[in-house]
Amino acid sequence: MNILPPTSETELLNRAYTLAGKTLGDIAKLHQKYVPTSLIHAKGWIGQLIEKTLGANGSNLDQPDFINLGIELKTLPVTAQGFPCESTYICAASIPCEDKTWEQSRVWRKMEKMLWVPIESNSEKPLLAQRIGTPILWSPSIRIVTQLREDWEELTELMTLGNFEDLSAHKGKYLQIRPKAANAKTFIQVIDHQGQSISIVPKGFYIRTILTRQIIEHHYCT
DNA sequence: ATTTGATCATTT
DNA sequence: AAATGATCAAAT
Repeated sequence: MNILPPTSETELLNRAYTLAGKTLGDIAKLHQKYVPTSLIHAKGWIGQLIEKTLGANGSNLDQPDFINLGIELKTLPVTAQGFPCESTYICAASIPCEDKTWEQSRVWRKMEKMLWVPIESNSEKPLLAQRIGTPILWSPSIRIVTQLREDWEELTELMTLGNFEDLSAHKGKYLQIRPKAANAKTFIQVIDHQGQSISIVPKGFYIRTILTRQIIEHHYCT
């Protein structure tokens, strides 16, 4: 079953809202999709299921999932109380950074407008019994954009200058840099602060749960 | 071989 | 328990 991309934001939202309250089992049944027994060997399964259901068309391009709408789709695992369980991957960090400014950055292009689909996936609930929450169409407020830009600039500067020893997941209030690779033996060559070529594990930008928690809370309070 | 989708598993 | 560091599969 192939679902055409939504042609407007409204159409996307209407589709998304129909998912609220359904279980992953309900959705998987529609697509007769292969269902893994666990996410250990299928970590992207939920995200791909929701993408397919909503008709995402950005697939493997370095663009938002809904290219024509400029909207990035993210599933977000949350506890029964609505708190995010995990950080959220945004994009790979090219080193050295090719994006000259925050406004041109891949992080910003993906975060300018996002559709969050919460998945209640606490405890040891069976995968197919996990329930989809009310989707949230979100754009960061000025306050959050300012902080994101600050984080991005700090992290990008460290990578640009080659200060990889100072670069760690501890940096950044909302945005952080973490490994993003098949495993810890995957390397890329970069130039360090002394001009030496060194090997490091590829990195990616992630956003912390302190930000996604605000997104959820704000949505339910306004 | 890379980029997408992320969560798993160990450390703090 | 929460955060960091490591890892897995599909699609191209």
